[in-house]
Amino acid sequence: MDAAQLDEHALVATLRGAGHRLTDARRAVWSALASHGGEGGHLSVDEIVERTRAYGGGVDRATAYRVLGLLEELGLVRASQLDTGAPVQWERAHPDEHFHLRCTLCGDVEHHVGTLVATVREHLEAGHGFRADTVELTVHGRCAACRAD
Amino acid sequence: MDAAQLDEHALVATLRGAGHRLTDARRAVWSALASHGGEGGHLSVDEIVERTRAYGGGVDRATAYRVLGLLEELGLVRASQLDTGAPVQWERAHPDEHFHLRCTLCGDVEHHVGTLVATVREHLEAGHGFRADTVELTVHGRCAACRAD
DNA sequence: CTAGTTGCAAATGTTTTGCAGTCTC
DNA sequence: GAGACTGCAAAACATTTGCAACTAG
Repeated sequence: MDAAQLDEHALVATLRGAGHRLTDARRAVWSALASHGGEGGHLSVDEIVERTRAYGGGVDRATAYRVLGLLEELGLVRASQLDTGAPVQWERAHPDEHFHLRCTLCGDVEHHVGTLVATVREHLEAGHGFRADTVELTVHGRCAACRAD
Repeated sequence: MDAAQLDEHALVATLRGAGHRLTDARRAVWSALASHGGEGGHLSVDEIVERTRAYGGGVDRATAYRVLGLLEELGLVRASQLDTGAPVQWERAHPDEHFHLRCTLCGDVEHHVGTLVATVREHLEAGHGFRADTVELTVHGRCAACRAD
């Protein structure tokens, strides 16, 4: 079983488990979001539609929105507003909590995996009575490469 | 000198310092964002326009966008996308770093002032070579009041 | 077969832009 | 008075929705 099949297995299992169907459009959107073979795993809806065309029969933009909404509900993908005003960016959900480092010069978005998000969550739970569901943390600044300039 | 005058002084000084003019529209937008006398200091552009009407000659929506863009550049105000898809919310810039706790049930947005944001900044600077300019942290969850239900 | 899905097109809502008139400095 | 600003109207975008045709189970 290769990576593509493993990928699809997660998709099928989750969809079926929630009583949804497996369709070409859903497969295509899910493939488009594969991190390997791509630039970085952060794609706008338009970029996702673009990629589905490469895989044969492309997916309509409206459908892409609907599919992404569903996959988000199922916890398979995650949306981030990396920049105010810019279209939302999508990525596959990741079991490791992470946040985004966005370089304002080169535009590169890096994933930073660490305990910080968990720390925030615990801090709020313990000291503030706030039950954190999702933690959205984006840091805008200059990456190591761009600082050198 | 009362609070309103102090408010306006900061506006005038910053505008002039950067070679910009003081106009009714800018004064009106700035007043609308005053935290005292308001619900919480998070206003959408439409709410800001709404408030300027109360102060006499209202400001046009397009102008409000332009003014807010300028004041953001000057560091006087700050934009937050509290909810994906919802209009951007504006508030006066705050010298104390803080982040937002948004309750998904009652919609309330709380400001949380603390050292967490500074911690993130230092962590990245020291260990990662990333120079953090702005840290955007929004936590979605349930506030203490709504948890009780 | 039947209900869940899709594509297309049109609607919605936010933010931006062009331009002529206005007002600050 | 000159150029920065504003209001108005129209444009540009992202996202959502209505509906008839399609298809997975």
